[in-house]
Amino acid sequence: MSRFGRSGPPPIRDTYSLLVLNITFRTTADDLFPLFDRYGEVVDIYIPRDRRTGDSRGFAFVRYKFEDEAQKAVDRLDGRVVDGREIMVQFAKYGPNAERISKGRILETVPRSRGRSRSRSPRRGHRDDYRDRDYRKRSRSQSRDRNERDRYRENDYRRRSKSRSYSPDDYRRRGRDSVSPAHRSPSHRRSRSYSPDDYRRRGKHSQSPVRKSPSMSPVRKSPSVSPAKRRPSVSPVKRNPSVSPARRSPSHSPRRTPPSHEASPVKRYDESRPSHSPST
DNA sequence: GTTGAGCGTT
Repeated sequence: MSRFGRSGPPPIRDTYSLLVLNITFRTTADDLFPLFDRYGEVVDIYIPRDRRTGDSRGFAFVRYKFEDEAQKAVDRLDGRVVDGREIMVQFAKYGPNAERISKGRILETVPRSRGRSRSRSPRRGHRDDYRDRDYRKRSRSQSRDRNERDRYRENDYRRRSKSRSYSPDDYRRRGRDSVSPAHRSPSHRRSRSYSPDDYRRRGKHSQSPVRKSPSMSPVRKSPSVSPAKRRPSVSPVKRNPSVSPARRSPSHSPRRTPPSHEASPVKRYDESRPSHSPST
């Protein structure tokens, strides 16, 4: 639901949707708006979210009012590093230009370059490689399997339910008063859709939320342990063959498949006698 | 606190 005033979402047939991919999961429409608005008139920004977690799926839809502006945004913002991630901006297959869009590119826009439209952008060459593959056929997320979410369900998951407890006006009040971009909480996600008007009414002076989370600095990593401190996996006193690993964890070894003749200490037997007699 | 291909709405 696009809270575009009270008129609802703008007609897609009159807007040009851009698909923004590879954005961070924490990137919101507020971060994308000042980026896309500078290249044209952004009508609406929509970021699909997970219906369970409510988090961004990693891509967004930016609608422009004009095609040339959208095209310019694609050429300018495509490949741009946002929040540390290189985003991919391309025309969405959904919309008025869907019939002219092929893998995010307009076919009729380059009639003279139609024969060589393949290599018009040198900076997006390596990406087209894996995109032409069948990666798109597989599931969106392999890590988050549908079976796993059954155990999570909405039981002890994030209290996303209370997201609907607050009124949009209530968020808006404290949104421009004491809200901080660093305090981004799931509950602060006001709506699934975004309207540029909301961004303007909150004041564009807040367009400097460069520092979202101080602890999210990529250079915050520091070695806490030394490799020299690592001790051997087993103690020297436990190396006794009498204490087999099977004793410690009888059922911990999934691939425990004794052939029934290999468990014997035949090793010393091999050392006891020469592997092969050089003498006649 | 996490993940990373992919086309959208209470």
